Amino acid sequence: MAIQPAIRSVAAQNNSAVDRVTAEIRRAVLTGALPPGERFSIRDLARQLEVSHIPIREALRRLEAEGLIILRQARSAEVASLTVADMEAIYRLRLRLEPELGGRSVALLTPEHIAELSELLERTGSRDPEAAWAAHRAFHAALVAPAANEWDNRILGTLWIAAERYTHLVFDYTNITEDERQDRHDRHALLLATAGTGDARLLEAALVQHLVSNEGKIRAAIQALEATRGDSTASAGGAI
Amino acid sequence: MAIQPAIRSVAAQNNSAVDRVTAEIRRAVLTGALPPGERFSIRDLARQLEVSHIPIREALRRLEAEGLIILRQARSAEVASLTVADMEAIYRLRLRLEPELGGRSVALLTPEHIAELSELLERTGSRDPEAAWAAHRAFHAALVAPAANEWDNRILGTLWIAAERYTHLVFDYTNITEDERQDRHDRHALLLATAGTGDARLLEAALVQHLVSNEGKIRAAIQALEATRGDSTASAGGAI
DNA sequence: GCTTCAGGAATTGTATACGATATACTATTA
DNA sequence: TAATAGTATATCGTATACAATTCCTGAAGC
Repeated sequence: MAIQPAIRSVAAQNNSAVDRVTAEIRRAVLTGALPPGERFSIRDLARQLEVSHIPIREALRRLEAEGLIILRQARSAEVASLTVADMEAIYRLRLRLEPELGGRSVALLTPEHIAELSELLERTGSRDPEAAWAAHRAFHAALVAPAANEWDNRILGTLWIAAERYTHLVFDYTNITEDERQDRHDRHALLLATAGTGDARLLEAALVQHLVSNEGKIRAAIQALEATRGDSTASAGGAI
Repeated sequence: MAIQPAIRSVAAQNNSAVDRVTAEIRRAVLTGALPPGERFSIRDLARQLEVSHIPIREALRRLEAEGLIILRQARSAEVASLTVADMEAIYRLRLRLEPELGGRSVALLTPEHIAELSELLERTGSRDPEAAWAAHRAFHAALVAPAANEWDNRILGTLWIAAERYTHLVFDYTNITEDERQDRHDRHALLLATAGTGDARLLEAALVQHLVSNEGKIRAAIQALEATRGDSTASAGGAI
């Protein structure tokens, strides 16, 4: 399983190797380049990313805290599996936090915020899948940013990353029809428009609907996946 | 600033050095042996804990993800400061998640759960401060455990740790009057009794009140601290 | 044919060593 | 006297090297 270094990584370069490889491995897990349940050698990964295994280990500790990687004593590192139960847990938490926070943000939104949201929305349609995903992440973050504090960002950030693994199952920017692209754009444009009304309750409701709808799509996709490959592999705790 | 190895660490021994030093450093931060805002040398810490700096760095990456430690490129590691804003953010999130989860747990509580909660409640009064704190943590965890999934535990666990730094400001098991000890016991006994009624709404309300009350006590304690030491040091972002 | 056990190969976990970077102090100049 | 530049020191970040544990393969026994 080779992880090809992303071109984007040049832009996202922080100074330290730990930061770079953290971003690199996280991206690999999100896109599925490192598939769910996969076990991999830390040394191999170090060779591929052209660093020693020390920064890799540090990066994996962070990703372990994010729930993406499982590390056990003297065993190969493991990519956390995807399960329906896991997905439901993540969305339940997002539903509990994100709409309420979005609602509180509405009153604090400045024209600058709206402008930024518009720009991010457009960049969501970028040719470069990586840029499109980044814009999508930033859009949701910007929607709650005015009311969000450091802890909100820490907790929701973790949930967004965890959720994105599942979103990748149902939405593939590299292989997408124009209708799908348009639908996705419209759904987010609706959130932006709702935010612009200044009605907190309205955005709350819109975010709830957005999340519930996404969760439903993901559940359907997972069940379809399980059906196509039979019950044999799915038996292990519902992992896909 | 010397961190004295806890006797307890023998009991909490996991195999790996990373696990051991993670627990050790976390304990030092929670108790204030490593004070808020303190900058410390990773190498010094390594010498004190009698390991190399490699497992220390990995442990710090985890604690960084928990919001306890701040790591910046080529700088000394730093203990995250305590601020009123930070505390409020943590309690807001707990209030958003914990009562609702507790409410859902009520219907799932078995007699075994109740028995465990009773035992933990008693152990909260242990002579050993470390054991008392562990029991307190376990009590709150057990109160929501029946309905909690892995992600709930991950998120709430982080918030509990973060909150405990503030709780230590207002409650010191090593230096406590009998009245304070009794009051604390009663307040948790009330939660247990409420859970026993089987009324979800009642426990929700009790948990809300518990958290709001604690937050108020902590806020008062912080303001008292700031008052005693004057405004000079408190000016830096409200850090204490 | 299936399970159990043993030995070797591979992988992980930690320590030591070295190079890179930020901070602090001192000397110099305006 | 205050500000600034330069140097010196301390600390971090990464690579290499070695010990401990796990995993896999193969053979023997039931």
